[in-house]
Amino acid sequence: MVSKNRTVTIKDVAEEAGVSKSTVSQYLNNRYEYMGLETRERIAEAVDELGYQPNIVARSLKQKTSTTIGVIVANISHEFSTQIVRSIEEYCNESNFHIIVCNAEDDPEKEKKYIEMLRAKQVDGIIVFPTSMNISLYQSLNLEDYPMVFIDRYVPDVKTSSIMLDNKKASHLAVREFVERGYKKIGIVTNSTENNVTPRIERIEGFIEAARVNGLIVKNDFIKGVEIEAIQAELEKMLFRPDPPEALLAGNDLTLFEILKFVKEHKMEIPKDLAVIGIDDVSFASIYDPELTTIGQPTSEMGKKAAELLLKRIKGDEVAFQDIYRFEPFIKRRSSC
Amino acid sequence: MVSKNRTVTIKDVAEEAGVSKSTVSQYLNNRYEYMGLETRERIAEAVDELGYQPNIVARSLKQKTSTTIGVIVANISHEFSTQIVRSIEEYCNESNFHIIVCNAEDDPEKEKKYIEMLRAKQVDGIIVFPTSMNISLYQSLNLEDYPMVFIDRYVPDVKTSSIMLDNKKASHLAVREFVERGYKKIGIVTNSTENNVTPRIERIEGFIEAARVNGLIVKNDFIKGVEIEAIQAELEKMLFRPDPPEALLAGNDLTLFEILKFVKEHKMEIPKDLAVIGIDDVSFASIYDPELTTIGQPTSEMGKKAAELLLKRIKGDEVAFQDIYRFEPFIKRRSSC
DNA sequence: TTGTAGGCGTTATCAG
DNA sequence: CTGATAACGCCTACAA
Repeated sequence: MVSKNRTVTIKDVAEEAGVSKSTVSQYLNNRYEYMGLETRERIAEAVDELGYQPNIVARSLKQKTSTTIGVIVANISHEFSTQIVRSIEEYCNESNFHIIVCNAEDDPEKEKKYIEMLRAKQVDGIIVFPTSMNISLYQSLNLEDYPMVFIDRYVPDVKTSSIMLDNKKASHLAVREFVERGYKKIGIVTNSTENNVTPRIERIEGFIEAARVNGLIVKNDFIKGVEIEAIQAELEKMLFRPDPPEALLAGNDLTLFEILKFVKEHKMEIPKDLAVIGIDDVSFASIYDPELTTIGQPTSEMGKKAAELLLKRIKGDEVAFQDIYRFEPFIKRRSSC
Repeated sequence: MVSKNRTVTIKDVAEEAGVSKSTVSQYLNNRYEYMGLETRERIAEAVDELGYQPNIVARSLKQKTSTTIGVIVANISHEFSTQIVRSIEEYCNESNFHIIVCNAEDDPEKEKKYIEMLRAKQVDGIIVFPTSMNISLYQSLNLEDYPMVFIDRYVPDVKTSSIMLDNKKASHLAVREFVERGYKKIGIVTNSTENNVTPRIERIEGFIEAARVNGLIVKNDFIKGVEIEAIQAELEKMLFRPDPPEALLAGNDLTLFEILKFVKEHKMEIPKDLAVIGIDDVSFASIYDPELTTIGQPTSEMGKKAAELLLKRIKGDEVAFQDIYRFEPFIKRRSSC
């Protein structure tokens, strides 16, 4: 294989093989139905003689498809996000699609810029953890019938398939567990609910609902949705007041982390001084002391489903449109509650 | 802004503004030096009248550059990998580059396939956690002068800039810490060293060296490089023999995980029954009980450096070629040793 | 069964 | 200051 320095194109192959460009193109796209065996061989030879590699950019331009999708993650620092991305990548790889990953950092401006950039790069579709703030942008994408799937979060006024955890159920599972273990004074801590990020809201709603169903009254002070940076202070208020909660549900990995940090710093003991359940089955749950009871999300199924829906839509397979795909959370009973 | 369904091209803008395509192109590329103010305004109007978005694929084809780089991760399940990727993404974003992330799963075939695919997509360069098994492929890329940077691992016969941790130093730090705390019987556990993955080998070498320097004799049985799946069995052998090691260095996050699991299952106490230090400053180190002493890598600097080197090279800025860039590990003294 | 010609959307060159 | 015109590498009618 003589590697010429210049990029070798279809034209070179054609010349080398003594056929025309189109014949080579046919060959490359496996349309050898009407092709002479001999030509076929000559082309094959020329191809690896020259070390020819197709230029996908040129192909994309012509075919208006890039076999690439974009994934815009709201906040990559959640373990959940990387698990989802991994799962999407895995599925795409099987279909020979590539993914471009972008981290919007919960910033609608950044999200918008990324969406525009990805479209400019002609990606065939996008999977978004939506910030919920770019509603008209999402809508205009829909108008154009641009393939898009939401994941983790749901945007009310936008008709786009959304892959979601059954967040209320997640809270229900946790609350029921608390109740079964005899805890009556329970609370929940999540990230800020300000930008109405669906999971947080639904988890809180589910929590309140479940408490009611189980005959518990939850003090408002025991329900906190605040910035990560403010959690320590909130915990201090909540746990050091008279009659504090006995059990706390962490809305996600990051809040769980903050709770554990607090507990540790204040030399409290889990579950004696405070019972804890975390939503998201964090990696260290089973080796933590005590082992952490968690509510897990089926991340791999969720990512796969998102990718599957998107690719099908891209390929034009009619899939029944469904507003929301809810996935079942599962409880991992360990010893923190 | 009337959104036509058809994709709007430079040609449409030109017609709308009553100028030629080339003029529009000039405008779009900020070359208005010689452009009449009035034309400029007309074009600007036309652009958002039509909601024009440039087609980067077409531009790529013409300019032979895609403002995209590929990142091939050897194994995405190490926290380290995702941190590096995040850091690369961050740097690239500032330069308006995008990244395509691929997970080779330590499989040379997959790595090869990805490299070819990325090249076909005309990415401007790649950052690779090399499997070390595709030497001739790496070499041929070098021959073509294709921009590439290695990270985490080093491939002896390939002249490519590599971003590395000073792995020996990492082991030295750990061993010295053990020694200072009075441990004499120490061991190390890493993943399999079979495919001569540099960090693992260097960490073991550094460990042995450091032991010697500190006047310790390390039993061969206390040095293990095995598959993750086999670690539990090895630990059993190592720790339940007469005269077992008092302290263990975990070669990375995954092995640390295995050690902690073992310790937990066998109700051992850290550091009383076994002192532990882990290379990689795992996320839960500070909330674990006991807090975990770790040797951290400056992942964010490392990722940034890799991206910086690659982008500079892509942009044609001459950067002094350097074989290996070594980064300093740091110790986080906590309570597991 | 193979070849010719034209076009995908941009940019670059060079006149005008 | 602006506009033809020709590429970039590939694909696809349609013609031969």
